[in-house]
Amino acid sequence: MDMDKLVSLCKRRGFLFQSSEIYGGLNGFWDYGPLGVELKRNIKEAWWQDMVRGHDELSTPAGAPEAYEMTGLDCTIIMHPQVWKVSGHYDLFCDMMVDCKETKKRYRFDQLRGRWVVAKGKRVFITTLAEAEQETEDLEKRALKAFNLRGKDAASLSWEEKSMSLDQVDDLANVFAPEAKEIGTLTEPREFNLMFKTIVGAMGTEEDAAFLRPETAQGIFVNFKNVLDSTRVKVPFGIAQIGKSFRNEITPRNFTFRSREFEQMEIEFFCHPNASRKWYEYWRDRRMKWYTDLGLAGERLVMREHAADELSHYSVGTADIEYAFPFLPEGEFGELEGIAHRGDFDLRSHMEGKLVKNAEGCLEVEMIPVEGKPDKLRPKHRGSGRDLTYRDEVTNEKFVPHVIEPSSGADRATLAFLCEAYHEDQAPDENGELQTRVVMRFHPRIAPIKAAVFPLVKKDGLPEIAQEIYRKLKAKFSAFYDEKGAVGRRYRRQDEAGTPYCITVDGQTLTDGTVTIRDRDTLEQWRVKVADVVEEISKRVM
RNA sequence: GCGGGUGUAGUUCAAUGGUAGAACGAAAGCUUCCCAAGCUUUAGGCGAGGGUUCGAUUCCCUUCACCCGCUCCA
Repeated sequence: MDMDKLVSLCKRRGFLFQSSEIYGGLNGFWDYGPLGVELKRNIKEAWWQDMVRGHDELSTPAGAPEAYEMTGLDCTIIMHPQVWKVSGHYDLFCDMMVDCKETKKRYRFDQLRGRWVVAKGKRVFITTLAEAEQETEDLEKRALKAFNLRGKDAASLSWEEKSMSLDQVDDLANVFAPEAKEIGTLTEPREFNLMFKTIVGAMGTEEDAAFLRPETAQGIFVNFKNVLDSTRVKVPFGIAQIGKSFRNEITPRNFTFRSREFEQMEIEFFCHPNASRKWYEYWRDRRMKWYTDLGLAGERLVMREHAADELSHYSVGTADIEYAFPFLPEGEFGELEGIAHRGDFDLRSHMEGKLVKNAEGCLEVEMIPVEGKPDKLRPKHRGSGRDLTYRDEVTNEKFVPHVIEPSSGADRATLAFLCEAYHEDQAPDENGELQTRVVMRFHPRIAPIKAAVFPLVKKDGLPEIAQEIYRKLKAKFSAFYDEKGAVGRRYRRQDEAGTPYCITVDGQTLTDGTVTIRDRDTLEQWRVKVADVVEEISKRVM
């Protein structure tokens, strides 16, 4: 499928527009038009219905270890800044970076390591990307390169002290970048704000800085105790939330795939540590099935389990549900949803403070020296100090629940459904000649318009009958009325909008009270009584 | 962020240093008993800013956006 065709159809028919288009657009921001908002809303509502509202907590779903409860939440986009410091986003999202003017590479200012060396009367800071074991070897190799020396001249290199990170170096003009051929090619360190910063309070100063959330998940964790105290839910249970998140993507690209303002559909599922692996597997399979049930059924949808070395530091398992978007190279997939086993990382963080992995591979609170007293340590980012442990009222066991996080992108799902739906096929025109037809084959549940109603011709009282049917349909779901032009043209317009059914009032309606229903995909038509139309359509689109 | 490319009507595309055209689409009307091209009429455009010039959509600069590659990706 040609992505350009889909993009222009989205614009032409009102699925997606560029944000602020009349001012030239804004990179990484997209608006949903009249059809797009219906599509996206249907996707979000299907998710909420299937995950939360329609969930049966009295019986054990297929594949689940036991019955469980589901509940919802809607929290603010701006939260206490400490939330992001403790979660790790603050440190990770506010990096200082340096660029190499020669190689166009970019490096984390605090992660690039190197060592001062003197040779030929010049003092240069040699940097390396090598792992710790190869660091000494690579530094020597790079130093020889910097001074244009041969291997046998290694003895003329006079190394200082030991290696250090680049952020302890004041003079970048004498730094030899990792892959450069010349000295002093690095720019001054620049801050990259991957979180959107804002000010709370009219007199806002830097102390009033706050952030737009980069994920909805943290709002669930910080409300964990509130939900427990207010709802009588018992572990295992899940809290679901749909909402906007914001990330200052370095390179927004590929239509809405990587947007700076986007919407997430997230579940944080809390369970006993002993059962967490089974729950992880349940949610992984359950979420995959959700997409296939809604029509992402082809080979373009895949589940990919992360390899051990790919996992976040706190995770014991992560799977991505990925889609082969047409704008990606052949064989590549883009992430729609990540299902992560997060252990007790999040709840523990909000109790104790920002966690990091220690030498033994265990999570512990990150400590830094107290200012003025270098031998005294304090937590880098302090937690809430609240007790977020859970007590099982039957066994009386106290534990920090483990978390399974199915985190889905609503805009990415919408884009995948759009890509999957786009089809061109051949349909006969009135002369019986085959013409190319563009049809959006949405699953009826997510189709923006469920049914369109036409009088075959605009006379003989047909419009009046059609309008009456239209009103009855509209009372239950989105429907569309059209009496203009040739009926074939009206069918084709609905095909492009992805409307699954078209109802046509014709001459026969006047004599036997039946109308035709036309199927978008098969073009087949059958007759039903006017009185049965609403039920006939309802059972097919719900 | 870097390099290359592209910006003309809702869409797809022309042309031009001197009044910007087409097709499809849209709207109104006629026609029409089932799958877009039967007729009539109408509306609508040079991404933005600056410069050169008597005059710029065209040449130059800046900027914004999109596409491709690199970079990045919680």
